[in-house]
Amino acid sequence: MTGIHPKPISPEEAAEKLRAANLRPTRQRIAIAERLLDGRARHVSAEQLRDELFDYGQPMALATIYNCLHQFEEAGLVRPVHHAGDAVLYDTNLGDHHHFVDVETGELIDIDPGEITLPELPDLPDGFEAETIELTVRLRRKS
Amino acid sequence: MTGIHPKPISPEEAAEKLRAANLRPTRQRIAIAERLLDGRARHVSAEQLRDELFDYGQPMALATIYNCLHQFEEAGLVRPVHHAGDAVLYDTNLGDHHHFVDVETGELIDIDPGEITLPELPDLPDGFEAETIELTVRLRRKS
DNA sequence: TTACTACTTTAGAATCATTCTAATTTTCTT
DNA sequence: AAGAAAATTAGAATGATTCTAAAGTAGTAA
Repeated sequence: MTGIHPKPISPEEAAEKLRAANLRPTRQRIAIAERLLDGRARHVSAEQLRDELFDYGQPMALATIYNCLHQFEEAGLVRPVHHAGDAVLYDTNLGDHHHFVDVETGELIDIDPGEITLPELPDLPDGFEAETIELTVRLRRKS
Repeated sequence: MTGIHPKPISPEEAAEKLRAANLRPTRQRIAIAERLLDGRARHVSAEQLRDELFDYGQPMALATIYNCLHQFEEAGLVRPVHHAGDAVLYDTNLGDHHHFVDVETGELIDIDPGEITLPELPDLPDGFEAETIELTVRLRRKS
């Protein structure tokens, strides 16, 4: 059972998740949590999230969104992916998985974990520990 | 023989390589080629290269460096790596290989190709073809 | 509640990598 | 040597992200 569990989330649930992560359930963080922590696997940039929140009737400063995304990241609620276009995308799928990247658009597509077997970790340089392993397959639309 | 072949390169050789790649051997491109196409495996950012060229007595505009790096990239002389810090690094090692990234500094370290076996390509989404596969192991210095 | 303190949010300025623009210079071809 | 096409350049522009410092809000203790 490594799949995705779509499940809408209420403001109360969102607040609960935030408290569990030691984050004060502010209005802004709740709104973000409602959208990002509902179990759907998504990849959003700060700006995309801002637009989404705006449409949802919860406009907030971009700086706040960056702040929250960083806090969510530190709390392990969300994971940054740096491999796409210019903007960092935040991945709500915390399970072991990897990405296709459309080099044209920067869009990410999850690689089904069953589709790929990760190689063994190579010997690390002395004094380092591995934090994450990311496999990225860059794709180009066939002409 | 997949290793690295350090071999200093003269301006004439650099010009030759440029012509072979269908790039006019201008003073600036020659200076860059001398430094990047000598067979050493390196990872440089545009700014690092600018400083290096400056120190070498060949100062040039940052815009020129970006232009040249893009042309070198299109000509397949150099390969961009987007996984590190903020800046794109240009990799002079064109062979199949992967990277450790020091998450603190953004520095890249090549993973010895013998150290790792790439998994099979997963099934690609329809209408796409794979351009590159990158495996990145993010490292953190042990405390 | 009330008052307090610490934490948050915010607008806007600042930063940093990169790209663009338009003018000048250089290279290649005749 | 002359002209056309390509390259270089300074500096402005862009876009993502971070910073700043002021104003608002949440948790807490009385």
